[in-house]
Amino acid sequence: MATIHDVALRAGVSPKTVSRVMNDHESVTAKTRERVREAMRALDYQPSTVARVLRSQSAPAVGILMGDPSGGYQTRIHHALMVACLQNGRHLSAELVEGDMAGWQDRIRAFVTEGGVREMVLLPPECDFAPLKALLREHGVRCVLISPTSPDSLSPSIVMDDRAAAREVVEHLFSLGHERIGHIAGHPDHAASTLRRNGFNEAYAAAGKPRPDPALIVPGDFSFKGGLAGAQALLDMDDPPTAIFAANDDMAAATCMEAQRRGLKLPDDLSVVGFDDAPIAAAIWPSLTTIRQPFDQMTQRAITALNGWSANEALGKGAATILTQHSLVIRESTGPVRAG
Amino acid sequence: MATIHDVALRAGVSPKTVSRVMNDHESVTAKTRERVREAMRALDYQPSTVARVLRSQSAPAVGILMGDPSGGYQTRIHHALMVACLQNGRHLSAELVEGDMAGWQDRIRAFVTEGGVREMVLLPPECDFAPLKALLREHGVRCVLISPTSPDSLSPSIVMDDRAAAREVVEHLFSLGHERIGHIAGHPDHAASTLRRNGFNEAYAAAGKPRPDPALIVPGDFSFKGGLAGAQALLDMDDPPTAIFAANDDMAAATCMEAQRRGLKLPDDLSVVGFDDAPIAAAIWPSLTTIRQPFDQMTQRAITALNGWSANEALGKGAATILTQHSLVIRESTGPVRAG
DNA sequence: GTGTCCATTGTGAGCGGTCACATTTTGTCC
DNA sequence: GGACAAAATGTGACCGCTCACAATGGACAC
Repeated sequence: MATIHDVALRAGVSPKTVSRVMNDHESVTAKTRERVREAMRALDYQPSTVARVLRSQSAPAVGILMGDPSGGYQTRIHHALMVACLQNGRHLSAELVEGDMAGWQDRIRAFVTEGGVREMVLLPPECDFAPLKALLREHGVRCVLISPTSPDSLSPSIVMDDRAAAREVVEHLFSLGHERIGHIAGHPDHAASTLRRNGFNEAYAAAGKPRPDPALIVPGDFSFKGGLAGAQALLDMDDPPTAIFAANDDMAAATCMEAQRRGLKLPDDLSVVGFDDAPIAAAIWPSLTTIRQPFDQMTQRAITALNGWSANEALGKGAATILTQHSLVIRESTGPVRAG
Repeated sequence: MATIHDVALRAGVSPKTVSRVMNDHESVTAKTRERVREAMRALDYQPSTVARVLRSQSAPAVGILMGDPSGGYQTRIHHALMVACLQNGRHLSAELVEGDMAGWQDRIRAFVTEGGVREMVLLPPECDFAPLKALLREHGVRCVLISPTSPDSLSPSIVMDDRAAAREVVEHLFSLGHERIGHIAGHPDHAASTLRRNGFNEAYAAAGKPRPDPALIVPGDFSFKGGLAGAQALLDMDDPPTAIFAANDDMAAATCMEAQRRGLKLPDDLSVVGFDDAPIAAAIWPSLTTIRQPFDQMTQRAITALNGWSANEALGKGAATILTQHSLVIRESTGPVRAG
């Protein structure tokens, strides 16, 4: 493995100049720069991240905290973040945080100081955990929040417009002729649940229709089981809805299952819409119409925010809220309302 | 942050002695050792991994390569591995490997040299990719293989007994009175598919029953859609099976869905068994009887193998095959065969 | 006492970079 | 051509730790 010295020797300059070239320092002659570049190429030189971290006390890594991945959400963000890091020449460093958070402070401290992590991406629910954010700030770690319940005045947030997305879902159903639309709400602790329900209601108002029957909104908890219960409640009604909008894909899948169990044909007898575009949405039959959370874009924006942090700081409080663009993915689970 | 010098100063010894204490070197007086330990405690000393890596050119991290996580398998191993690393005072370093593997050699090389990774855990399908293993060996990286198609003569493998597990599934169904059992096979490219099908057949032989009707074994591909097709084929038969054993949980879930769509009551009219104990197995209704892959144990063993590598080397070729213990998880999707 | 030996401890260098600062070059103007 | 500032480059130290080797001490035999 070639070191900076080898490169310097070959280019006939000092190591420091090589360092300057690597870090895009301004004051290097174009000629020298090219000579150094050439030497790097010739020696297939790869600067040692470790040495750099040791000296400069900061790594080019983006940290992320992970818990149990069974929900799927974290995993997808994690994957998207790895891709984003890769594209930005960064490295992703993950630390486990779950269950009994006993001694979590020490764990985080070690993660940050040992790994030299100076920047982190925080996911729900950690992105709303004030003590954690305070600890990180204390250690000079810059954070970007993904879908926090409420924006933070010190860290930029990457969010999607859950309310608008829910409205789009309902408008899509309206366009198919559905009037009685059921909604299985999300877990009451999640801010997104409220936003999605509000969007559901707003769509009626925006279309100049009367407020939907409150009985058509049933509670849920984002789980398959919760979705099953919600679907049962809705389909047991005397005047059941012709379409059901579940606050996430797991519950929507459960709804499909329950409907098929009752002998309903999808989407003829019932249209179902989910939210998230989780793997299950494309896997099951009928595949789910759903809202695609733009994970790629979210993580890309997160890295961009981190990259341009200094600019952000100059820009103001650094508390920007970055909105990402979701999209309605229409698949097989929605169709025109049955005539009659 | 306290450094080794601070500790040395406080303990009244040289930094080297502190280093010796940290690395459990033999030749340090008990008294000195205790004094150093005390100083470490007093200063809340955390040795710098970065410095250690730089100097000793090897990190205490275990590497893993990750691709698209949508299958769920990687994610679960990843999580289990993080837990295992945590318990063993190690750190997990993940690198993305997927899609167009153009330039994968450089990526891997960088991962290994930059990160100082000297040990890796290889998952399917990478664990069977010879060029990758050769490259890693070339760089002195020690590997542990998880569920490889065929064992490697140079790296220990952690496997589970797919065949025995499949046998247990069938025996469980036998014990419930099922005689006509369908099997939806896995993706033909996966070794596990064959093993599970063989186990399925073996169970009949072991029970002294005639070889099962070949028509009862239908092809699959581990996907939900493939499971749907397989279930349809089986349930469309003139003399349909009373139980279906799918080679993984996704296909089992699809089978449940298809059966319920046809108005069958589970498990009264049809018993269904999956394989893997994926999150979906516990999520759906009825929850799936399935084989639990012992991920915790597998990853724990992997780390143990890595920890005791030198011992292994002395022991022979280092090509141990470590068998882990699966278990049959009986849930709601299986029940006694319907009388008559 | 003093020479030998071994166990325990210390010394200085260096891993591969970057930092603050010193030094050299270069260009500009009179 | 010489004075001068500004730009370009080089110098050594140092980040925190571990390495090879040297040095210290005490126990023991003579």
